[in-house]
Amino acid sequence: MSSENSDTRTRILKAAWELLEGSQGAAVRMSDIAKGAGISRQAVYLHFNTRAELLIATTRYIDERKDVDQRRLVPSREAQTGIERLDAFIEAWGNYIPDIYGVARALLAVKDTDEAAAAAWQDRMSAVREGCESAVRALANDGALVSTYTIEDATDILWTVLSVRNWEHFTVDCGWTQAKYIHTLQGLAKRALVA
Amino acid sequence: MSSENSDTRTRILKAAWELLEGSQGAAVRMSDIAKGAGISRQAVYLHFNTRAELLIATTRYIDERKDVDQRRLVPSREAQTGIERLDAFIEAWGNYIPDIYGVARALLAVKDTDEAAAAAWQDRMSAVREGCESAVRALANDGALVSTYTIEDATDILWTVLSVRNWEHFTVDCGWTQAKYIHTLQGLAKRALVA
DNA sequence: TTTCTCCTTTACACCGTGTCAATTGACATG
DNA sequence: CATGTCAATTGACACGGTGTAAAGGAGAAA
Repeated sequence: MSSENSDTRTRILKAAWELLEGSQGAAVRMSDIAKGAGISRQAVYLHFNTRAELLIATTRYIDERKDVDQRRLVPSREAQTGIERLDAFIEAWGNYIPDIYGVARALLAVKDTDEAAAAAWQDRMSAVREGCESAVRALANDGALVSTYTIEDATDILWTVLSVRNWEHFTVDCGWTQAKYIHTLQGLAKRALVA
Repeated sequence: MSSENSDTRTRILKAAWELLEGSQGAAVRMSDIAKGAGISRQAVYLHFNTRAELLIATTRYIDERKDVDQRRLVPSREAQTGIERLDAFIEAWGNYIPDIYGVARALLAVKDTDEAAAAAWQDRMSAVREGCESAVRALANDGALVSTYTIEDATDILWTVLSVRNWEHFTVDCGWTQAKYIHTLQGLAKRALVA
């Protein structure tokens, strides 16, 4: 409520984003964010009631800044075939993950204890699932979807394979570059889903 | 060191296991475990210096109880072909995940803040990776490994696809049964890796 | 000047982890 | 029997991080 667009509010969001982006593994506290925004810790609570709320707002802020909704998750208009749509979707979503990874990490960490955070994450991920589903449907319409799976199951598989945690696993635990991630996952998805 | 096999110690481990198994999402505190073991919270610290240490010991306890090392991760002797080994490995590891999931969840949660927990998890997961690698090598020896990937990359893919987080995603977020998980992942792995 | 808004400072409650000290009860051994 | 040891108990407390509460300051706008 109240002034949704105060300058300070934006500075807090920006600070949160930067800190979450930059802190490799280290926990980012409310006091860190306050310091980053150049205000007192308590002032942060004037704008966000809880840490989870701030994290959620930060994801929205990043989305706005990157205008994800139109450009990223909806398969590109130019894609003619289902396979092209699949490739385009993986590239778009896969290249968005690094942008949100810092916040996503923090959100995933509080998800277990915070109801609102869990809901927010679920909401965003179901948007991704819809992107997966439309890619799968495009394959099916081309008759290119492997007969092994229902549309549901194929969507679940694609959704899981493209999860943030898998991106983390490939890039952190396996040491893959972003380019390798994109290119390999495009190949993997095709092997898995295309007849 | 000292008395590794005190009765109380075992009761603590058992309580921890049960609570972590049973608590759906809810955090399990030291006091909960103490209560479960029928002793005071402080007494737990007589056996385990930190919560992370207790969690790590709990995974070892489960392993002993299920004797994982020989039976589970090493591909079964009966498997003749690489594909049989792959199927056997996925079935063995995949069916072990539910047993360790409770503890794994807790361990993954503290991994970010606790050095020792991170190391312990890494250690266990690299054992899984070795299982993946030997399955991949068995495929390669049969000439059944798809030519797209190096052994390294194929191993990384299998390792990631079979991660605990993916099991969680399939069973919790997608609502798959354990049987469906095993069967579908065997199929998926073959589509991904077999020529 | 008065008032409103935003922020500051200071202080504190709560929770979970981990530490510490004094004490008790059981049991073994001289 | 006296002694020592070991495991556990009770009670208290420090610490770190989140969130709440109250009182006051500084600037803009009426």
